[in-house]
Amino acid sequence: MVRTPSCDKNGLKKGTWTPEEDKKLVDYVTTYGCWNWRQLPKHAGLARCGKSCRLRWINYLRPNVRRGNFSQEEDELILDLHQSLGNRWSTIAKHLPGRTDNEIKNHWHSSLKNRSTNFKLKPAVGTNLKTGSGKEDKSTNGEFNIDSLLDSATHTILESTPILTSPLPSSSIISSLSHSDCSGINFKSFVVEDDACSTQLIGENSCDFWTQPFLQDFEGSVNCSADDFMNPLRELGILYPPCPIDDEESFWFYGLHMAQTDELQL
DNA sequence: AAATGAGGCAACCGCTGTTCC
DNA sequence: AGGAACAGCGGTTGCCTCATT
Repeated sequence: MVRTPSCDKNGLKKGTWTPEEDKKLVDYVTTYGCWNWRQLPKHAGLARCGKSCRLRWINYLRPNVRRGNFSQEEDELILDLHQSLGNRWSTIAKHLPGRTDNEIKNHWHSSLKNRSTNFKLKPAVGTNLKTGSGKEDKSTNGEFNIDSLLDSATHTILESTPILTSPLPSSSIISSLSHSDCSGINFKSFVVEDDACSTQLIGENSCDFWTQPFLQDFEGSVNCSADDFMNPLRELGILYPPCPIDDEESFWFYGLHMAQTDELQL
């Protein structure tokens, strides 16, 4: 589980992340975003490679990461998706909100692989994922229809829990942030805009699913303020990092990134 | 109580895809 | 067009925990 800390030939630290390192990374990403993973550790005061920071953020520190045991529903969905997609863990992960590809991959190898040999796709499940009925969802030629399954699978998870999402950031922002691994957090909104976290119930907009598990942490209150997110972090002493920009080149890239973010929000 | 082996999982490695110049 | 830089992905490793002997 935990690797012995060591340094590589460039003096960059490897192995287990310490709480201090976690705090630095969370500090930085929540405030400035991940505008460049390679530059990030330098500005965040971390002796890590960008890759390591990215992985740590995605798999562990990102606010919407769901931890804990996999439900039966999730297991069946993973088995379903793996049967059709193979080892495309990131694609599978997209249909399990809050779960990371790494976590699913580990879970597969540790728990599900043995089950998969006996797993028969539709007959084993016994019900149509989307409708919950016993009807089989067949394509016209009787073969498996991946689009149908993905659609159904997404509905299965999304319909199983009340879904909260934020009107801000927009789907385009989410898309942009997801693409750069800032999934689930609009750092500017959380830092600057008090009403950025107000939520609403939505239907089937899977574009927003990265935000859902995170916001579900606030379930019970349909509306939440940025403080709902900020206060726990403040208690940990997070969110007040020093200004990261100390050289002209990085300042330019950072400025460009922020300008692009502004453009997306307009 | 100590030794051992299996399972679980965080993290690393290296390859591939994408974007930019 | 092609090379460099970067991000993303999947395979693999290595250490810890816990059950078993």
